[in-house]
Amino acid sequence: MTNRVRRSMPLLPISIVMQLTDLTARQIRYYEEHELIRPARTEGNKRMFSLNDVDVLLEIKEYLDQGLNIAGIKKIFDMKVQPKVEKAVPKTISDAELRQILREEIINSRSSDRGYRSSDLSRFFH
DNA sequence: GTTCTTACA
DNA sequence: TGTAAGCA
Repeated sequence: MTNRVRRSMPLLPISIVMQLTDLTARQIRYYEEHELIRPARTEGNKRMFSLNDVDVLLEIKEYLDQGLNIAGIKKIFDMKVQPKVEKAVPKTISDAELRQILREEIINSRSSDRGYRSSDLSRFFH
């Protein structure tokens, strides 16, 4: 089983997620309404959250602390799904430049999994 | 007892 | 965002 699958498995009830994130049930449901998370449902219509959902909620909380609103957070999340591709690569690049580009790609792919340094994009959406 | 939806402040 | 009502 891949780690991606593990992180996507709906295992946690809302009560546990509340403790893990310090968010209220009201907030967690609100963010779901705005499609920031997509928790699964049990047969009884109970929400079941994955570790991925928890990570997203923790990130949302960080942006909230920085004064971002839902609209701003949505924009940031959308940008992560569809990263900007305007940086044209020169026909010839040095080894140093190549390493720099690859390093950035690694960092980007990391942050779209989880764990962020949320001090970069947030300042554009205050 | 816990969670869900809806609605109001 | 908090809270309350009425269900499941």
